[in-house]
Amino acid sequence: MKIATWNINGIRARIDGATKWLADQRPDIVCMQEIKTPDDGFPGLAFAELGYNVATLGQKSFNGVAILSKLRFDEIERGLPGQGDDQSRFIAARFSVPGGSLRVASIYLPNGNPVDSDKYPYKLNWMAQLEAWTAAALGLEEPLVLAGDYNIIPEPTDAKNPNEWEKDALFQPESRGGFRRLIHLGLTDAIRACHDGPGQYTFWDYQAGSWQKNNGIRIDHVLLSPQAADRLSSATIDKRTRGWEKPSDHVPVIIEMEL
DNA sequence: ATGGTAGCGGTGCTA
Repeated sequence: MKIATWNINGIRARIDGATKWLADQRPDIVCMQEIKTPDDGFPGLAFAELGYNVATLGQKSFNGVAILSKLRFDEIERGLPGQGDDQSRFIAARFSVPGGSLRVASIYLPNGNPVDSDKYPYKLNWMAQLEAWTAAALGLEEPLVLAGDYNIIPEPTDAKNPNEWEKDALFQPESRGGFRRLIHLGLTDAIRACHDGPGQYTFWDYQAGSWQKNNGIRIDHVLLSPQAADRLSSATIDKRTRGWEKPSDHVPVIIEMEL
């Protein structure tokens, strides 16, 4: 079972790269973020031709999340409980797998910048709601995969130049503390588990030659329940896509599980 | 210290 997450930064601008990548990697399930379109603008046909079922929680211009799956959707949950529906940032699905259920959530956690605006408390509140949802989901004691753009740099080793991020919402103590609270519920950070060390970046800004200088950060994460972590066989960051024509500023993170 | 790029949508916001 191959599960991926990719902040696509506008699916309509990225459809060629996205279909090329899917045909190459053939993941079973893909979590997407920042599709930046309402549901009816999502290019479902292009993905259906590649054998994928599609569930979206879209939004005009901003945000928007989706799950693509070769497996049939048994259940779809749109929106994070306790949040309004003005920002589309959470969609979760349940699938039938041998021996029971698999749950997968596609998460687009708020950016939170600037820190002195109301966007920052919105981010922290959103994280608290995600923590509550996750605690309840973990109670089911099933394989659970929380994948997406968390907009959090967990540790200094997750940035090429951590000092550049000191005043940024992505690296504030409260943001990082919220991420640790999530982990301490019993989740495993798949990339950390498979590649402990610096340089595992998933995002390079479009500006100031960040990609050319490898000035990246790790903010796209795949977190696993114990039942999912026990089956984890690999976790990889597919950096190749950042060098493609018209790239997203994020690259895919892919895990493989023995399911 | 500033400005550097990209998507959406048709201007300025978000990142």
